[in-house]
Amino acid sequence: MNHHKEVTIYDIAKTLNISAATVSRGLKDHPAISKNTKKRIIEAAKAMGYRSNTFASNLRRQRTNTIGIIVPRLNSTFMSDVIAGMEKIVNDAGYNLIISQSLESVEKEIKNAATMFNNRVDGLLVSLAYNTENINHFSQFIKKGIPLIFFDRVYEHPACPTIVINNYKAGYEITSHLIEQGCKDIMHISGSQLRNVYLQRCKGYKDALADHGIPFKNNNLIINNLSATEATQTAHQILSMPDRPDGIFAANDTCAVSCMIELRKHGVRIPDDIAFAGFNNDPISQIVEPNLTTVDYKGNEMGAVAARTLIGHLNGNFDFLLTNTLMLRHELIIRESSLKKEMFYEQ
Amino acid sequence: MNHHKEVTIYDIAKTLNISAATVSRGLKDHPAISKNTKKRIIEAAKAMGYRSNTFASNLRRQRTNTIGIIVPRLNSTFMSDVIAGMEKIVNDAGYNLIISQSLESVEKEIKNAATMFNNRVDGLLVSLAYNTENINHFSQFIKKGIPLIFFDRVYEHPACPTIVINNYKAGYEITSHLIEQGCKDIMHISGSQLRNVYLQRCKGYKDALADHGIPFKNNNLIINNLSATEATQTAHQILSMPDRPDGIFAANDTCAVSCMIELRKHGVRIPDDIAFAGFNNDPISQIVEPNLTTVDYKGNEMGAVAARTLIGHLNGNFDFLLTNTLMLRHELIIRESSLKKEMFYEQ
DNA sequence: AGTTCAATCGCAATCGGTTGCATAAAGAAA
DNA sequence: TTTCTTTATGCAACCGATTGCGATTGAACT
Repeated sequence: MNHHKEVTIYDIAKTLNISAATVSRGLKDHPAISKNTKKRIIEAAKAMGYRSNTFASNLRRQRTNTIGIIVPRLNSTFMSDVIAGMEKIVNDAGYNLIISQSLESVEKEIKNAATMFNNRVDGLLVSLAYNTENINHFSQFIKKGIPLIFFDRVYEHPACPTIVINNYKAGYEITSHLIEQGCKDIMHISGSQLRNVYLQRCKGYKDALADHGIPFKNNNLIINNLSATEATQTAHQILSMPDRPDGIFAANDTCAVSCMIELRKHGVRIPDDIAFAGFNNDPISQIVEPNLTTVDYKGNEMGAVAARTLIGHLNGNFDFLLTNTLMLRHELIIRESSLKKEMFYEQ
Repeated sequence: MNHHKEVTIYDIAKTLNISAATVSRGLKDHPAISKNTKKRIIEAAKAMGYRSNTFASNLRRQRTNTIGIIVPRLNSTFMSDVIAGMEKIVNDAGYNLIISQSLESVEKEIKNAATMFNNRVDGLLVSLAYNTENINHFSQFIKKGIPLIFFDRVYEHPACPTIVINNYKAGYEITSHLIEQGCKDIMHISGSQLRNVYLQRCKGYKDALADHGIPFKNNNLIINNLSATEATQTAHQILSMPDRPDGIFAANDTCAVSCMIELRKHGVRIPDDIAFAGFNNDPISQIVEPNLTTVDYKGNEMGAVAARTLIGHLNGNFDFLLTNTLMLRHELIIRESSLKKEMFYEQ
């Protein structure tokens, strides 16, 4: 029952008594085909229920019209937005999308890259897994001249444009905010320093301390995987500290929230004893009590920009090589978890 | 720089002085090729950096080896798990995946379906958008005999297997639980009754009431889109009711949480004044205070089962036609938001 | 009438695997 | 040695769209 035969350009050609070449050109709006013939072709195609065979076309043109995406996870509002943003641009440009998640593991990332390569994607958009140390698994793309663009969790490589926010500045701002609120002993919970996002936020944190004359203490920098589980462990670590910090800046909201909740369970008052700040503006940041101060940035935009850059390249627009890094804006969102001073009220 | 020419089976054939047909068969582990020749072919292929051209293969075999997925959104732990589950099965079976989100809109769902159709997916896995009323946009697949499987948010059609949980039973159980906790006036917040998941949970709710001798009140059934925004509005609606309910069962956690938070802001005590229950076991259900009673079910499993069913069909295994509906297990997770009785303590 | 030129359109090769059928080689049975 | 099977491999025709190049046609121009 599966084999209703598809109509091809040859069928259309036969019906109209013209050649398949003309049909092909007509369908593609080729200038050498007369207005009238084009109309007849298009009408016949519709009437006969023709649909182009992508594979024949791809085979002949040596292009797949497909773009690959590899992300750590799909289950965040942020990533979902990123992908929605990419989808729109990419579809409008007539490309298709293959999406896969590395689930934060290099091994899976390598497999995914191989799959993408074998599927001959025309270009690749990547946000790196937690523990990826090098991009050897992507070198096959670079060697073949297949455009590779990193976003958010990027890797600096002369051949690869990157789309990011100013993580350094955001880290600096949020730390400065905590200092302004009166914190003098601020802890930072960060993730793998292999990832630019965490490394830069951490640098911003350190520089903000320095610029405000606060010495950096090694004990105040904790690196974990930023999961809820490890955040809870970190909370216990903090509880057992002789002098607890009076402010905590966690590199993502999941970590901030779980840590904060655990501390509260053990009698720590937020923000009075410890002020809190996270990163990402996840929905949970507005649900947890007290609401979490955080940094917001637009996934939709980042996805759209990344996709546009890639498609620009595929169309032979090499401008972006000059601007190797595209930096998008972010916004500090101040909520109760960090408001120690009574003077700040919103009506 | 893009045009390092690819090595083909013809290149391998020439190198080994055999025919391309033999190379093709050797690579596919065809039984008619001798052990020795196979080894030589595989080694040569690796040495020469050969990669199969999917398009040539697809064109000839009239199959794409691609499976399409259409979901409402990607940004939930549940959907992310579902897709991870599908990915594993599907990759292991040698298929590729095209994923797209309808963003809860029929229009986008229709577009996505068209894209999938034009890409000639071998099969399709679908969870319907919020307001989809019919599946005309999928009839093209059914007509062509392309297997179509619905999961979670399904549509009953003789040609389409469905993968679900027992939403009716879950709704019944959670309502019964609220009743056992002493609730006598239970409200249910549900979503579009076009979607089985909400309709069935609602039926379970009604039947549980009836079986416990509690009359159903029309005012106690509220239908909204289950978003945070509308949940907050619903909260205000509840605040203005002359007799407020003493228990609320919301059809998802997002709605339950937002509604609960808004009520608390206005002095409603949870669970004492109003007991709360949600659905899905989202991460927020463990973050909100008090922790939310909810229903858990495994996305990974659902994804894997759906994918396995589809691939079974593609391989000509028609068994599943007998079992048109596959029902997976779920679990009631009781937390503080619904524990009115003091007798329940966990150490 | 003879030429020129632009507008249209067709021929046929090509992209790289796949597969039914024929063939060849090697071993088994007679 | 002859004949019948197996076992391995090659031939060549696909799959359907694309495109360089050449052919045709009719109109415009000398």
